[in-house]
Amino acid sequence: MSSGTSAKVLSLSLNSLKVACSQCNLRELCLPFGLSSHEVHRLDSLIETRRKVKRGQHLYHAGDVFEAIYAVKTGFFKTDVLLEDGRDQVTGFQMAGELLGLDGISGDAHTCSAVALEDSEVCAIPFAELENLSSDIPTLQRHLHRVLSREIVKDHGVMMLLGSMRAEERLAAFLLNLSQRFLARGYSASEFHLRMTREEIGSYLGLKLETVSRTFSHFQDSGLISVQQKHIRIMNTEGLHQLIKQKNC
Amino acid sequence: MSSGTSAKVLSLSLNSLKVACSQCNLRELCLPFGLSSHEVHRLDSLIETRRKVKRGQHLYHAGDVFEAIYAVKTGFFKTDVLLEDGRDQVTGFQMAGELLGLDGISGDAHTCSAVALEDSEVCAIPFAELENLSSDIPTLQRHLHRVLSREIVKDHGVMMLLGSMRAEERLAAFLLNLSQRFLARGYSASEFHLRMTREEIGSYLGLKLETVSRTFSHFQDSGLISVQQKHIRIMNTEGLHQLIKQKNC
DNA sequence: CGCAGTTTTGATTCATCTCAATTTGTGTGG
DNA sequence: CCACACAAATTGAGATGAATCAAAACTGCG
Repeated sequence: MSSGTSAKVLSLSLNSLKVACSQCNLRELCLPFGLSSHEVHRLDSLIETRRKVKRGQHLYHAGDVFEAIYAVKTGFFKTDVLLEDGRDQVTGFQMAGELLGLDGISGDAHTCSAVALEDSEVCAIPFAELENLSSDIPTLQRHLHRVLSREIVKDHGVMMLLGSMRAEERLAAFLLNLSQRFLARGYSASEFHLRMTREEIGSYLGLKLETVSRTFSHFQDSGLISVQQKHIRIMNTEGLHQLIKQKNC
Repeated sequence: MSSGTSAKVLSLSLNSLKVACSQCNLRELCLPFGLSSHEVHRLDSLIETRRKVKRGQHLYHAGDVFEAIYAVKTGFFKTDVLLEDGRDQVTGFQMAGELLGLDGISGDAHTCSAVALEDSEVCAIPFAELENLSSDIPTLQRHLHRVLSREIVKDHGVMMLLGSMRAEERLAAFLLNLSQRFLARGYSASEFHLRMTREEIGSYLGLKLETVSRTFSHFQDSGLISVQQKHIRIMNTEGLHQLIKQKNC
């Protein structure tokens, strides 16, 4: 009995070093979604490294050799692309259970940079091995394709937002999107902490930081939200929704 | 000899009805890229239908059940998403050798609509069967992943454009992009016919049609291009490039 | 406690949108 | 084959939302 227990402790501690999708509370959000327990264990064996990334540090830079995609285990990231002339733009924010680096698959290098906005941990998933495994496990293959496609759909949503919405609509859509993602992770949908600066929000939404700040103040005056620096409380979700839905004049 | 010839004629005519990637002059641009001739023949067997789509007709609508992706064989398409409030936005233009419908993989339905901007032909590729085949053919699997990822990278480019470029820069980038894609297909890079209206260009670029028209006129006055309705001639490619590269003041 | 980075707020400017009129092109039917 | 009607494109004048420039207030970190 006691030897059994110590063996279990040992195996648990090894697992926690090695990472284990099968033990991960994000498995319903992340790559293992829909896999049988046997299949998840095969996925486990792929993932050799869990990597800690301190706030402000890069997980990878644009131009780095692409070898793996990353699943956010804890923390919060942004990805951004850099133009030749120095302009850069945030292309997305990633939280627990979301994947990073999918853009790198198309070539041999990452096309954007990933930066941790708070101390974070990721699981590195070597992509060549993931491809091999997904040939064997149809469910995994199917899921990988869905994940890639979902990224495309998400980007279309952002294009929509950037191309045809006004500042207020963009910010409302942004807040509602964050809210939903927090909810899906078991956090409050109505009260949360922004990990990014006004400038990063603006970059993502195609607005200047002053416009973001002004729009927040405006929302607060209208009683839609309450803002205190990075702390956001949504007071009227429906109101935010209506802001977006209402016909552009 | 004569019976051999007639057999060949028969097989060719069947192939042209059935479509054949192995015979297609787009195979270097399209899905068969990188496959051995044996593998291309296996891909052939997947593709049962070639479908003609008249100008103005839909290939599929947002909400249609997703069963296949489509490769453009000839012609020109646009894809667009529709918002609840009636606003819609063009998410892309597709020409020969490019794939349509990748956004549908994420769910069971297409998330955007595809419309032919001129009389066109597509090859329908049943996606479930493509997945099966790609489990068997690593090169095909790899290529499919690259295609999906390339779509993500392309969308990031559009997000960049919508989020941080001015009207002139957007239109210059658009023209240079079209120019390159025509060149890759053996057409002139400097002279081509726009298949889409100013309104569709504007929708794609997040601009109003009047702004597109004005910017075209402006480019013409600067000697960068010559415009006559839908006919475009690029006079100064480098000038267009510099327009984009120059720092946003 | 002080300093640097972040955020807020105000005044002004500018790019793009909006509204409107005109021209040009295209397709259809007599 | 031409004329008519409709769609698309051009151009102008004025309105407006967001950017820019600038200054002050707040926050959190060392």
